[in-house]
Amino acid sequence: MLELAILGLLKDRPMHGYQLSRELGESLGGFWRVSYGSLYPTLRRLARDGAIEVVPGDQPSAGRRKHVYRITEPGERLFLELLQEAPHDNSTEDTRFRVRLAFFRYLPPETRIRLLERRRALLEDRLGTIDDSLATREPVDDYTRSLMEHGRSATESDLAWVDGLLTAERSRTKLKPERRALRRKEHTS
Amino acid sequence: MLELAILGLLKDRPMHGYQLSRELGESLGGFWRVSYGSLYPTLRRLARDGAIEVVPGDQPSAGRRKHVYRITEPGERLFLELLQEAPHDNSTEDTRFRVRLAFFRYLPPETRIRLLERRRALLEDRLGTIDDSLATREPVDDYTRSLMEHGRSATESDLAWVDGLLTAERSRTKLKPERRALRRKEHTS
DNA sequence: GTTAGCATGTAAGGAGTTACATGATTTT
DNA sequence: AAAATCATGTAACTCCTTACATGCTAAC
Repeated sequence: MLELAILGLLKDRPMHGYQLSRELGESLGGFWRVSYGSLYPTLRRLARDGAIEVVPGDQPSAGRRKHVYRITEPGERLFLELLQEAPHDNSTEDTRFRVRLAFFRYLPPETRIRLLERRRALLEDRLGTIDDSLATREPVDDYTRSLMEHGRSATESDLAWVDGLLTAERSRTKLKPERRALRRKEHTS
Repeated sequence: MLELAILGLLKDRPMHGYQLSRELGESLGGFWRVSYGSLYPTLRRLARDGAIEVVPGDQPSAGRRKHVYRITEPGERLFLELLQEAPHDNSTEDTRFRVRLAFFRYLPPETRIRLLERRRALLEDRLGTIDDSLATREPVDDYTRSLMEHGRSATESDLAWVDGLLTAERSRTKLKPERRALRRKEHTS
């Protein structure tokens, strides 16, 4: 997941590790914060494997040891692979989906729809599990019940959100498949 | 986190591994599902350390190798320690809080309030991070913006929920501290 | 010139995962 | 008697964390 996030951010512009760490925290809205103990080793590994490289001639002063990285061609391919990767464990999938969505602009519409539908199925499944629990196991205590009910409404809200994204995506691809570059930007400020 | 969940479930009644796995999935409403590859080794470790023990004489047929575990006295103490443990990483803290809340009934009201307030602070902090991101970084794409806005409203909903739990907790402790056992049950069905 | 923040890194370890392997019991 | 599900377990691995350590640069 970290590799995906690094490559995605570097696709936008070259950065060094410390910058990446801050961007990660901001762009995900505080839902995921990486430690330097995993960030720097991952950067080195990506550089060793040729997915990223140090931008040459970026040293303003002599003794400064700041490594500005940029993504390479093989890195771009790796990025697209990671972005479409099938879901792993259920526990980190929520964060994983957020990271993916943050880079949705780099995917073709069909792939976006496929990923959104996969997410939708997961949420539907979760909703079913919650409803089963609420229906069958009657003598739960107040805290567990509150937990389930809140989990249910949160999941429903997620589902409605994903449905909105799906609808927007489908109307865009169906109506104007030939002039997708012209899609409007709604924010004016 | 898995140790906490196992001990908490066994506090209710003795169970074997397979049952624990199912209860875990249900009681958390599909938000967390453990693999057997982590469940069984953890059970053995807890048994080795004396926090749980195999219930004697639970073998219905001869060759059945089903291990029913129950919690021990040291296990009860470990459970309470784990339940109050300070938060670790930000990434798993959401699930962690859900697990804690599922066992809130075993905590005294003051501790419950302390944990709820800690959770509240985390959510407030997250909300601030999101608002900062929305305010400063203007040229975000539509997906990232939608991600942030949905994240914001989800966090606000979480916050309102926690506030509700806090209010209920406080009114219960303040008004009737001497007859807490009599608190009403609101569900009729 | 010292404090605060920027910037990079390593070592050890935690907490889970997947993939595999096995056998008992129940259902069809 | 075959298939599904119950039930337990191991080995190798992934991905991330904490704690520590270092040095540069800007601000007061």
